[in-house]
Amino acid sequence: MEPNDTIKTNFIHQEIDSDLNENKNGGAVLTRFPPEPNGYLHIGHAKSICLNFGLGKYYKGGTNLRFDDTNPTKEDTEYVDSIKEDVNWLGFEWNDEPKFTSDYFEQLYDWAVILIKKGKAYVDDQSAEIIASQKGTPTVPGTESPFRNRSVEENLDLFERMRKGEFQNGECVLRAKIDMASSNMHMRDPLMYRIIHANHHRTGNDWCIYPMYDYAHGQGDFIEGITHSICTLEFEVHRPLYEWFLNAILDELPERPVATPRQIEFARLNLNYTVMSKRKLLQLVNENYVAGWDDPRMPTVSGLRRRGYTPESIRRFADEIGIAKRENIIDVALLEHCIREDLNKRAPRVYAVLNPVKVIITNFPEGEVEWMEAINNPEDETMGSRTLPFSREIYIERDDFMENAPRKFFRMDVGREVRLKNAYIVKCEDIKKDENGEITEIYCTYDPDTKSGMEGSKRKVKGTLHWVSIEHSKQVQVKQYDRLFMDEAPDANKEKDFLELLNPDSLSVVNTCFIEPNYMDANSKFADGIQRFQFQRLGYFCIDKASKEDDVIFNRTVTLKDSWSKKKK
RNA sequence: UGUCCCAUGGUGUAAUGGUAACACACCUGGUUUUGGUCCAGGCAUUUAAGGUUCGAGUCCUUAUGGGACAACCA
Repeated sequence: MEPNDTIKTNFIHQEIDSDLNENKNGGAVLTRFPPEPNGYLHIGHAKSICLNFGLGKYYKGGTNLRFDDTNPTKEDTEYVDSIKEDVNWLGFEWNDEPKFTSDYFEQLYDWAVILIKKGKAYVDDQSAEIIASQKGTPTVPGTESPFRNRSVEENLDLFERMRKGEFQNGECVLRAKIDMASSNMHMRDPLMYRIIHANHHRTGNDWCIYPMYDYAHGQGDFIEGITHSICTLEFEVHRPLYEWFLNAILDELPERPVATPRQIEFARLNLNYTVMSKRKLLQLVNENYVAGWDDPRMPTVSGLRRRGYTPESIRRFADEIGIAKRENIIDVALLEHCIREDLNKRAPRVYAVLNPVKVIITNFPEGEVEWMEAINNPEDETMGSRTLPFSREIYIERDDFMENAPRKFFRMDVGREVRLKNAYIVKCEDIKKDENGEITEIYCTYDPDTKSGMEGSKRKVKGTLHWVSIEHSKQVQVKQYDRLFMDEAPDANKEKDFLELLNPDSLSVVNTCFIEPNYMDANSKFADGIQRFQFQRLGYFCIDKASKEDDVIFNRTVTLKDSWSKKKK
């Protein structure tokens, strides 16, 4: 599926259509994705990326990637690089070169000077605490700063000296002069600039004053010619300020430009059993609860990638969940559905046994090997087939044998026949146990007339098992992942810290996995270079990037749907 | 005791004043050399009360419930 093969209509489409009908912005549509480079992208960002790039493509204007880098203390090029990689991997390309808000610092400074000259901004010498206390509360109006009515000349001089570095962090700020009694807290003389003596990842030490988000974002949109500036719901109350700054600058332009941006908000993604806040994800990484930003249990784009998710499945998910203004909590089962659906069609099937028990086929000649043909993917015959070796001693899954099994158990038991997929029908004759009662060997006989494809193989037997030839199999490591949190809403739990809700069994490492020797011949071709497989009857797995030639590690992406284990409960 | 936003099945999303639909989840049954896939079916929905209208999930009013907003973060 190409990005946006399917377009679901949503309210933002309708808003854009209506702008287009009024011939706003000269008929242009340009969107942007504006992350702050202070962390890795997660599935919530992926929703926004699919939305913005989807709209950009649909309306043929494209999408800018802009790094909102106005806070040097939190930002880093490591994040810039990972964000670019993730956006590309998801299948999107931005217009031209990536943009940076820091590219606009000079322009923003010039506009701030204009606002000062018009009496719309002033330098405030008070501390953060005092300014905060003068803000009032949502129900009590604020009080005006004693510095609010400084002369234009004094403000100009002070602002210039702020830029020159004559003041320490926190000594003064530039504020917009709006309305300290506004019912919208953001309009109570918001800060435009603060002093930060720190190294910026791009501008180094060129600046020691940095614009705040509210002053920078809309202007950045305007400079780039963005027509629709789409963000999440919490910025709704910022919109009047977004428009105030924009209009204040537009008023000073010789003529009104053709395109002016408009902010539209939508509800962010929440997933159950998942934390999505950057702060918490950072904490999981820093305090080593996970192995890094790309730990396969993380909801980050890089984590999902390493887990084995495909870009197509994530785009499909974004499409499925839709866009609206209502708060939502999406069931992770939907994300799992999307990856199963994709991998079912595209992942080659191979044989691997995770928890082996030895089976000896007593009437199969010792030392003989028979090569069985196996279809790589029953959903896609163009993926071809390969051969796998069958011999006297094989492994099957320990769970596939049960002594004195109930009728509904369609697997192996003494005296019962089962089919070994792509091989023969076998009958269990006996078992051997150790002193603890644990089964060590299972003895079967096979029926030579029931090889797959033969007339005799048409006999109906209840169960079909996967298997590997012990002698030929390769041993690999498998990492099985479960949800990181046990609580359905780890972000919202008020009694317990989210760390207390971590699932202690979210990772289990299996070192006893035996896989057929020819699995690399099974035609696992994914555009991103990641090798993904279905381990027959078990789930979808991919080769971890830390694998070495003689030390292969598989990550379990997701299990197959399993109506049998549900039934057992 | 403010301002703003939101309210459709278990979860999401659609229906643009004219038959409340789609997906996921869950439950049956069928097919199957994966207890997968696939196929057929089932379950279950407009927060409430008024109003406008021939007709309201949709427009208006009120109520109720939920959310956002008082970082020198974005």
